[in-house]
Amino acid sequence: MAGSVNKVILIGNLGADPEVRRTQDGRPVVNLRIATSESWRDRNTNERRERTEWHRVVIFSEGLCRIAEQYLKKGSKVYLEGQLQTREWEDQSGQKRYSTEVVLQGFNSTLTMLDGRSGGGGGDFADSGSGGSDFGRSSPMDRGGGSGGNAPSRPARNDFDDEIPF
Amino acid sequence: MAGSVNKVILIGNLGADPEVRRTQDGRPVVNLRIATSESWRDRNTNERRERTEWHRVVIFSEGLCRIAEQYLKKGSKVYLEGQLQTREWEDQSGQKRYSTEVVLQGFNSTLTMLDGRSGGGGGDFADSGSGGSDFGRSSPMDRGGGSGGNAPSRPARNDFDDEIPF
Amino acid sequence: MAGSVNKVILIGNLGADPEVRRTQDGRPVVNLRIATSESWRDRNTNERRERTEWHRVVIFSEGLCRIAEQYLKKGSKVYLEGQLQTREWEDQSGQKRYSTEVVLQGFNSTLTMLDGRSGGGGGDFADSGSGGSDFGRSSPMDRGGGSGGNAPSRPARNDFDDEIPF
Amino acid sequence: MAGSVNKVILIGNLGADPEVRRTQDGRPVVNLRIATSESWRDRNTNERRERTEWHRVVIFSEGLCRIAEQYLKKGSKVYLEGQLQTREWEDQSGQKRYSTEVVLQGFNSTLTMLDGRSGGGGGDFADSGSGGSDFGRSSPMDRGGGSGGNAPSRPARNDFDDEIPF
DNA sequence: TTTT
DNA sequence: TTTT
Repeated sequence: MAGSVNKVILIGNLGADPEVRRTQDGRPVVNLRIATSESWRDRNTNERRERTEWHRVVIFSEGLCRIAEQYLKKGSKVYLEGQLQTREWEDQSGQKRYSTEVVLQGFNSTLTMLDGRSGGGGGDFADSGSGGSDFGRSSPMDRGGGSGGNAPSRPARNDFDDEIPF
Repeated sequence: MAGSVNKVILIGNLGADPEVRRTQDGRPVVNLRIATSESWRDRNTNERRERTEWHRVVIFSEGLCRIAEQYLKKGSKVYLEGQLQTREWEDQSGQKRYSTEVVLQGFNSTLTMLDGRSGGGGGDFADSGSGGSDFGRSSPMDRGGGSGGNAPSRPARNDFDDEIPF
Repeated sequence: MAGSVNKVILIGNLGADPEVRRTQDGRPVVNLRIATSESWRDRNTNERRERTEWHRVVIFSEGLCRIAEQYLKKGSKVYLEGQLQTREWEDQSGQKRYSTEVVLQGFNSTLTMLDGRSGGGGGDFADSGSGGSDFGRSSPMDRGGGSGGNAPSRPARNDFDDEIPF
Repeated sequence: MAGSVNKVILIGNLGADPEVRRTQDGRPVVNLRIATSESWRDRNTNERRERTEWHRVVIFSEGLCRIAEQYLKKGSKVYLEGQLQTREWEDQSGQKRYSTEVVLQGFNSTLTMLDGRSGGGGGDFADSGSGGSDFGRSSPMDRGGGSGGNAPSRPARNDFDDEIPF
């Protein structure tokens, strides 16, 4: 369908350490459980109330899997963008069941750590996809030259800085 | 949890006319089925492939219910913002089941028609919430004076146009 | 124009304490300077590079102004949703100049603190708009009954939990 | 800065045909002028009011440039995701000026046509980046195998359909 | 300068 | 079940 958008944006905390699996051909898949929560004051009772929502997140993007494995753990706060997908599966009794997940895969998926607990390298993953193996994060300066590795020097955006804006 | 975000953005088409119900105390609830779809060319076979995803959307916001009822029908294209919620329910055999829905309720929910097929009044719903009954759409100039109906004239943003920006 | 969307989502840090002003009729206006930053490894030189972008944020929503005043300071990390607006103004020599700002005003604007440095009450502002004076944050359970203060008890979403999903 | 997000989402109409230029080394750059508009009823006068906002959009992503060139024209309605960038330039009198633009470049940028007036091939651009030259749109099934052209057959997401969800 |  |  022309002109479709399917986007989920979450900021929340991991309810457990990331769960890492591998496909038969060796690619990683990471599952996360993320909690988002809202609180408000009830208009009638004036009590404070809170509601927590749990989300199933599945990461197929290799670069983002790497981030998840290396930096995230139970309690980590993350920002992510993915898309909604509902999967059909069969329970033990052979009945059809459905599971809706937030899938991070391909372009337009993002995963960013929002707290500093990684200990590790910093928490800025802008080049996590270096080596060209992942679209989830590429150089912000990349303009799609795409020659893939041995690209000639490419002038940055500032090329245009000497022009009067259109 | 401080600092949570739970947001879904969809652009898609209604697979059926909106389904309108009422709560016991008379408030409207509208259910939508929305299809989003992606297509791409398979890298190996070079065939064109397509994947359609179906979303359950539930509208509690009164103003947005009104829009849905009045303007949307099977095939309509919409833009919406809501949040993910997973509901527990019991099937006939008493087993627990889960249904994940995109809920439009309260602030930060939006519903906008993107095609002109409404026949109706236009498709611009910016004041659909007028009368103050809905937060999903209020005046874009509203700055929260909130005196609710008989507000004194409020100067627009241009108040500040005579100042040098900070 | 039917079907327009104008939305900005930022996660970044304040470059300075919030700047609070008042309009002639006493409403607050808060200006923020927010930095977002990306880093990546240059494909040619293999050096780490970083680019910081500075954003002008203007808050008209009263509830969100209150949050900014009470909890934010230089260095705070925030999540916000607003919209782009370009303002015309005149410099000292009478020339027209333009300033593009991210405006938080009315429905569909949000401001959430992402770090705990507030010392203060927590950083969850879901009811900051309580008293009904702000649309930026209302009860997540609000369905627009809108009777504004003395609302009768309203059943929560769970009304529908006993139904089989549509 | 770890954990930054800089995202703009617009749905609006082109005020003029796309303006196409080329960099010195031959890469395309497309400029768009996009109008977004809100309308609402004034609470005091009860008059209908409208405010239009004009946005400067600059596309560096090659695949998205191609889409803009081929399918968009004055009046076209588009959905886009990009990021805010403010550029410094000098006017004729040598004074510093600033221009804030919505930049579509690299990962996490999107451009989708929302009306059917293209006449052309359809308006679904999911594979516009095929050939691997653009990150703006890649296969939704892409999981970053990234072998770039002669990839072996890669099992789709359904690999996991035979598993009970985690 | 778009659109409704 | 939509749309292109």
